[in-house]
Amino acid sequence: MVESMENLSTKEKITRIGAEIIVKEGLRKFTAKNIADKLGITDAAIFKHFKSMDEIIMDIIDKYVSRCSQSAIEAVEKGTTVKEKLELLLKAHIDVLEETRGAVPVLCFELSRSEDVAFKEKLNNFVENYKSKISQIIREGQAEGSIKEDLDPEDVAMFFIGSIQAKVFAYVISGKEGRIIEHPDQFISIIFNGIMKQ
Amino acid sequence: MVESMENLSTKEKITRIGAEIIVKEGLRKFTAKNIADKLGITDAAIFKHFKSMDEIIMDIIDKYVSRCSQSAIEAVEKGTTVKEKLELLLKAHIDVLEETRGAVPVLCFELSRSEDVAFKEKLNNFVENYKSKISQIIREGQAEGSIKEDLDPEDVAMFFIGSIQAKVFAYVISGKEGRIIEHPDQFISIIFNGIMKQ
DNA sequence: TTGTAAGGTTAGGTATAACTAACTTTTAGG
DNA sequence: CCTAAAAGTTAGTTATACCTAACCTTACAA
Repeated sequence: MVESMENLSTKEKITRIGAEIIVKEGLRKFTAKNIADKLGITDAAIFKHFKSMDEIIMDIIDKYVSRCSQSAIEAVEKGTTVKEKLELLLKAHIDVLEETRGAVPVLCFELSRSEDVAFKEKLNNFVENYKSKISQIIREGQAEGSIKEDLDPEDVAMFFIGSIQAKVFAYVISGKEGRIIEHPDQFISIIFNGIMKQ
Repeated sequence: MVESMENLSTKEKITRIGAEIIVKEGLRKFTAKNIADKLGITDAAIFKHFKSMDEIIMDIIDKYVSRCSQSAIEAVEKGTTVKEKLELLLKAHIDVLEETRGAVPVLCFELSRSEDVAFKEKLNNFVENYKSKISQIIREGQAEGSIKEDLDPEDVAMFFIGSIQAKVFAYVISGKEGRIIEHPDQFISIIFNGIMKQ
């Protein structure tokens, strides 16, 4: 199911197979038995590694969020122009997205309406934090005149996040293997053309 | 929960409340008991109107798909320029989207990986059909020189669908009430700027 | 060698969802 | 007003998910 997993701990295998299931089969198939079957153990053994199924999901999200936030900080530091900052940020995000097989955007969508406060808070914090980082760069771009002034920075930020979400959606429904965003440069270019001046 | 439902049949109420639950609470809360509770009846009564829970979902999808496809045909007939055709098509899609509270894009996402062949087929047919309609207009635009030639029409079509998906995503995670796409004209304009020449 | 901890196992408890059967109530048409 | 169908009820059955308890097995450190 997931390539080169032999040398991983069972705990790590559980999170990876779990993420793969969420993307390929949906949350409703994210069950202890399904994971256990793919691992060749019993469902009860899962609970030797995690207290609950929710803890597995938390683990998957935490890894993504921390890596994504870290890359965003680095992009803002390294980029010299507004365009470059946004490019670096998007590219880093795409890298993390590919590595985690798109599991977190799927979870974002499917768990955002969960009554579970812990999930909601974690995901909302991530989206808000990420949104504020992007809209700050957008405002900078509007001040220097490279980005259209009539656009609402928050809307543009959501357009960025939404566009990545849309790519994951397209990937998920295509059922294809391989990369989620096949042509990152073309993707970034379409997004930019929508918001940059002339 | 849903405004002005008093004069509707129980069957219609079930599909409307069902759609509302899918969007606001997620598929995992789409249960006979949840719907029944909100309607003030028992779960067993649901099965007087529908053979199964899946049949309710089918009903929701069917209505959306047929109305969306119909509007697409009308948009192509009525629009004189390529830009106008795309505008009419998007506006009609947005109208249907608002009326159905965004349930179908959510279902598209959550059911696309279902092992259920009937769902998969219905949703894939819709996406493929819609995609081919849009990419045909895009090709027309590229021929007349109004749309960038270097863009792949199918990619652009998926960008359209994905952007609507993204708006539903933003709506869903915001937890807000009201319209899914608050500024349709600004939304359509961002999309167009990304693909039109200069 | 022996005891302990990690990581398995089987069996089962509890909750909940889908759906059904048998019954009652409501409603609308003749 | 009567009756039959529609639409509700209660009280299940069945299946499945999460999780626990009690029990094995093996590795390895004292």
